[in-house]
Amino acid sequence: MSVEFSHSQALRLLHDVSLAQVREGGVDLSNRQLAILLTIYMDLPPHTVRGLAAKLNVTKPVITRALDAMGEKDLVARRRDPADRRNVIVQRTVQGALYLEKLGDLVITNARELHL
Amino acid sequence: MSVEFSHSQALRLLHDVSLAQVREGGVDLSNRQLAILLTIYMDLPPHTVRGLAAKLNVTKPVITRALDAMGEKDLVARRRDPADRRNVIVQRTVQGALYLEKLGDLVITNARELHL
DNA sequence: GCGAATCAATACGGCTCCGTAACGGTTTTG
DNA sequence: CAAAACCGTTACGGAGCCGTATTGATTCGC
Repeated sequence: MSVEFSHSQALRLLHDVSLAQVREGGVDLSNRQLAILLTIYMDLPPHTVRGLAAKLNVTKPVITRALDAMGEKDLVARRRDPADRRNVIVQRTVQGALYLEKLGDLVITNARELHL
Repeated sequence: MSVEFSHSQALRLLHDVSLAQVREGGVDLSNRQLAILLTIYMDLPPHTVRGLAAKLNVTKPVITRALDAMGEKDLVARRRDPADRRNVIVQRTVQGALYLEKLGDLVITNARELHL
C-alpha cells in the first residue's frame, strides 16, 4: 500500500491535528512529553529513565519530570525494577492507551478527510 | 489516491516526527504556536489577532504572545491594517515558509519509511 | 567488605507561557 | 463631538519546564 503525500497535504494534516488538539483544550502535552509517551507505547519494553533519555537525546531529569507530569494524569506508571533496584521501569496505563487511541483516531479521521 | 492508515501506523508517524523534532533540538514551538503558524500559512489571508484567537478558541493575549515569540524568530511578521488601524495583519515570512517546508519534508520522509 | 560506579530523583535559579484584568489607541454610534 | 465599542497590547501573579549540579539508594569491582 503506497501513497504519495504532497507537501501541502502533510502540512494540512499537521494543521488539522494540532488545531483540533488546541481547540479541544483537554490534556495538552509538550512535544517532549508526547515523544516520551509514544516511545513508551510504541517501542518494545522495558523502558527505563536512562534508556528513554538516551533514545530522545535529552537529560535524565527531563524524563523524570515528564514522568511526574504524565503520571499525575495517569498516562504512565512507574515501578522499581526488582532485579536491579536502581532502575525504574516505566509502564503503560489504561488511561494512557486510551489517550493515544483517541490521538490515533484523530490523525486517521483528518487524513481521511484529506482524501489522502 | 487513497490509503487506509492503520491505527498504529498513524501513531508511529506521530512518534517518528515528534521524536525527530525532539532529538534535533532546534526551533521548538509549543502546540499552540505550531497551530497558529500553520493556520497563518495554510488558511486564506488576511489574519488578525482576533480572527486567529477565534479560530483557535483561545484568548487574544495568547495570540499576541505567540506572535511575539515567533516574530523574534522571524517566522511571522506583523503590520497595522491601513484601512482600520485598530487591526493587526499577520503576515508570512521567508523564514517561516522555510521552517514549514522542512517540517513537511519530515512528515513525508517518515511516512515513506513506513511504506505508508 | 569498601570504595567507585550507576541509577533515578531532587534542589536551584532562570525562562516561558498561562489567565485575568486593565490599558491606550482607533473607530463607530447617537 | 462625546460616549460607547472595538482591537491589540501590556501588567501581574502563578504554574510548568529547562539545564546544571548534587543527593540518596543500590550495585559492581577489586
